[in-house]
Amino acid sequence: MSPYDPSAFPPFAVTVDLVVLTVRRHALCALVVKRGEPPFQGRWALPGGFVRGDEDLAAAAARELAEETGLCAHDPGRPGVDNGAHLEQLATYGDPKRDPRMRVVSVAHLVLAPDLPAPRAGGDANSARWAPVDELLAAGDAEAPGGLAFDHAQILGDGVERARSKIEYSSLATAFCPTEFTVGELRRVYEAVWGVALDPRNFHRKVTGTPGFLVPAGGTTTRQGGRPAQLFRAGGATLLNPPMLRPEV
Amino acid sequence: MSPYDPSAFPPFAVTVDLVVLTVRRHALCALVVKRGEPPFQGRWALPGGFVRGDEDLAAAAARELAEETGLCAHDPGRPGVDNGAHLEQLATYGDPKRDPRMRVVSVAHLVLAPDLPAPRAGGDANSARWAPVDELLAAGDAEAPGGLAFDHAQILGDGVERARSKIEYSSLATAFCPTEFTVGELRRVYEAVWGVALDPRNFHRKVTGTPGFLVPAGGTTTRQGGRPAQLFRAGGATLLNPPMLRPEV
DNA sequence: CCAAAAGTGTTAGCAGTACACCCATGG
DNA sequence: CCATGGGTGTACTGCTAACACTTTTGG
Repeated sequence: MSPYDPSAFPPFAVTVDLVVLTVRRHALCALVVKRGEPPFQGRWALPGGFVRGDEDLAAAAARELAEETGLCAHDPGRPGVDNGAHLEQLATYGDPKRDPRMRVVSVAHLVLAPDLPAPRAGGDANSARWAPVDELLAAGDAEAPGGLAFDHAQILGDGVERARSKIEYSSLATAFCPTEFTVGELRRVYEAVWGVALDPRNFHRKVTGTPGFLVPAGGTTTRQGGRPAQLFRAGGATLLNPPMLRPEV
Repeated sequence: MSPYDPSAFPPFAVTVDLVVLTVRRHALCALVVKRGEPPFQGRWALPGGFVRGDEDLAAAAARELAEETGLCAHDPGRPGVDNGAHLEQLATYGDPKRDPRMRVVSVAHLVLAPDLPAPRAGGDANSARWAPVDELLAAGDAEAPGGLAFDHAQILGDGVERARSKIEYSSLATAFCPTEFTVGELRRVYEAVWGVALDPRNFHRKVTGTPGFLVPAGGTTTRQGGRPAQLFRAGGATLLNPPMLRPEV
């Protein structure tokens, strides 16, 4: 009963699926692509693809992300290019029946990205879109007519929940913002991800008072109207202490 | 570029590895087994094995756990038997070089178990043991002479870190205790997992004051010496609000 | 001037820390 | 009687929620 007998093992396909989240028009949105072939032809699904034979899981996720969006992800585990997007492993889904054709184990990854000009799916313009996660999750799973393909509704739900909890105790919310942003813009990110309203005064005090969370970028902007707001960049801190508190309600 | 072309995919082996943690003699310990064959013959490794062709990932982890320890795990996702042990997916490790023989993707799972009489490894008595995680992690990775095989030091470290953070905001620490336990025993679990000393008075107030964390079991015990202590069972609550606070230092 | 958004000040209340103190048992 | 661990009371402190108020722009 050796745990590793390389001669006899069942054949698996291993894929990566991506939950790519961004905040657009004050709503948390996910990237979905339209399937061009069965099963679930014409249905929306999470972007993803096979892991290559000589490729690490995180590398496969970063490659798929670049192919689908042009984004260059920053993997905290692999210091290198950082174009603002955050990438981390989410969970692995391996129900024997999750793909009707064969045994596919999918390692889902979570990507948090700033608002992008427009999605591009390998040149095919209208086969990819940003959709509010509320709509996607309300549409149900693959059993429902308009639901996401495969178990992608489950994966998306897990990714959204991860994002909602992680911005509480980490500085990850800044990954949804452009390089320079205002406190108000950061607050609208929290409000969109959590779906709540936050007190602007207390929020301002809290984020500017947490050491390492934000560093002043020097300028100001009035792009939100009203009094000019200071511009900030993400600071070096990754863990927030004390954490941001999500209102109960 | 379909993300799912079942005709051409690289062949992967998929395994589950288990980080089984318990608290013994005031120390956080992990279950390790001695490898009987190359590579890393004679080295200690995490228990694990291949996922069968028709088996879910969680089912494979529960099966391996039962084979190695006789424990019947409770998977929150699959309501059923609950013998105290907690099982959850940890993370997936897929470096192309993590197994020198072939491409193996391992879905690691985390198990939190109460202190057990003795480990049993499929009848082979001295090929499995509980080892303090401090010793295992101090021994280094597979490059070091006494380190765990493969990337299991990394996996163990991730599992320990997960356990340390999860007992902050969930009631999972009770998974380390027998069915009935005292507040002092629960406190010693926190102290062992975090490696800190906690104020017994404040701890008592905190856990008994958090609704749903503990329910009185009725009796008392003096097995720790001193004044008899009330016995409790784990309550229904899974998330603690407010959380337990891990001292900084 | 008015609306809108950015910031600052103030207060009440709550939760955590530290520690004095009492309780109930075994030896 | 004393050591040991269980359990309660209390003062102090820091964080948060709530909200009044001032600042600086655009229209």
